[in-house]
Amino acid sequence: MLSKKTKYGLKAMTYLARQENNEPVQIGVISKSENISQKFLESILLTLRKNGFLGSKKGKGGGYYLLKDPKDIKMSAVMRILEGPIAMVPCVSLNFYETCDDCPDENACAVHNLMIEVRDSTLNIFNNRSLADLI
Amino acid sequence: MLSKKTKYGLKAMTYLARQENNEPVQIGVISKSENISQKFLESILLTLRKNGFLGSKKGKGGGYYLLKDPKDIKMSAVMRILEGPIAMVPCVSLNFYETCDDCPDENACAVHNLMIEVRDSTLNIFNNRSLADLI
DNA sequence: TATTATCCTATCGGATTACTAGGATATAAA
DNA sequence: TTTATATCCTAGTAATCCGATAGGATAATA
Repeated sequence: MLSKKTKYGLKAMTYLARQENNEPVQIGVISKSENISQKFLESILLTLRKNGFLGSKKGKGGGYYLLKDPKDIKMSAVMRILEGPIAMVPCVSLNFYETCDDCPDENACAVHNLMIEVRDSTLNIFNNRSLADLI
Repeated sequence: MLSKKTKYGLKAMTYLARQENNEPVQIGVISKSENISQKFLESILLTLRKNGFLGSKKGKGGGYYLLKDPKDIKMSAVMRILEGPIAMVPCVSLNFYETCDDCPDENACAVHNLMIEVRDSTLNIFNNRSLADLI
C-alpha cells in the first residue's frame, strides 16, 4: 500500500511542476488545493528538499519550487525517498536489501523468485516515468 | 511490503504442493521445516481452508492438503486472500475499490494514473503464475 | 476411551503511520 | 530597524496494523 506521505508528496510535486516559470509556492496554497493537512505536508516537503528534489525560499513571496526539470525527475528516485523500497520483500530489494530470518537459501525460495519478477516490472515503470509524465 | 502472513502462506502452500499423492501434512511439520511460528501458521492455514484453497483432516494422520491442482491455483487469487488488494492505492483496486478522501476527480489525479500502470503490470504477473510455477 | 490434530476466539506488545505542537530561523517589505 | 511572512526543526501522540500467543473446543483415529 502506498503511504499517504508518498501520495501527498507526489501530488505536491506535480502541483509545483505545473507552475509558470517555476515560481515558489507556499505550503498553505498546496495543502488547500490538494486537501492535505498543512503540517503534514510541511514535513513531507522538508524531506523532499533535504533529498535534493525541491528548493525553498523563506519570507514573503517564498515557498517551494522544483530544482530540476520535471522530465529529469524519475519516479523511481522519488518513490525510494518517500516510500522506501520498491520491492515487496527486502530480500529482493536493490537499494534496501536485507536477508530473511526464515530463509536458509534465498535462491531456493519460491516467494523470492516470484517477487523478483514483480520488482522488475514495477521498477521498469518507475524508471521510465518522470514527473513530467504525471501531468 | 509483503506481509509475513502472505509469505508464510505461500511457503506453506508450495510445501503442500510438493507432497506425493497430496498427502495431508501437519501444521507442526510445515512450521518446523519452514521456520514459521506454529500458532501463527495455524491461523494462516485456517483462512486458506475457509477460502477454498486447502482441505483438512483432524486426528491422527491428519493435516492440511491442497484442494486443487497447483497449476490451477493462480497467484492473484492467493494474494487477494492473504495480502488483500494487489493495487497500491484503493482507488485503482479492482476487487477492493475505495474512493479517496482528498481527490475530487479521480481521472485527473496524477498518482491515480501511475498506479493503474503498476497495478496492471503486477496483476499480469500474478494472473499468469500459478502455485506450480513456484516450485 | 485416550490420543492426536485441527478449530476458533480473544488478546497483546511493538512497530508504523498519519498527523500535531510549538517555537526557532531566515527573508522581505514597511 | 521593525514587523510580517514563511520555512525550518524537534518532539510527541493517537490510532491502526502486524506478528505472534493463549487456551480451550471439536472432531477423528486407534
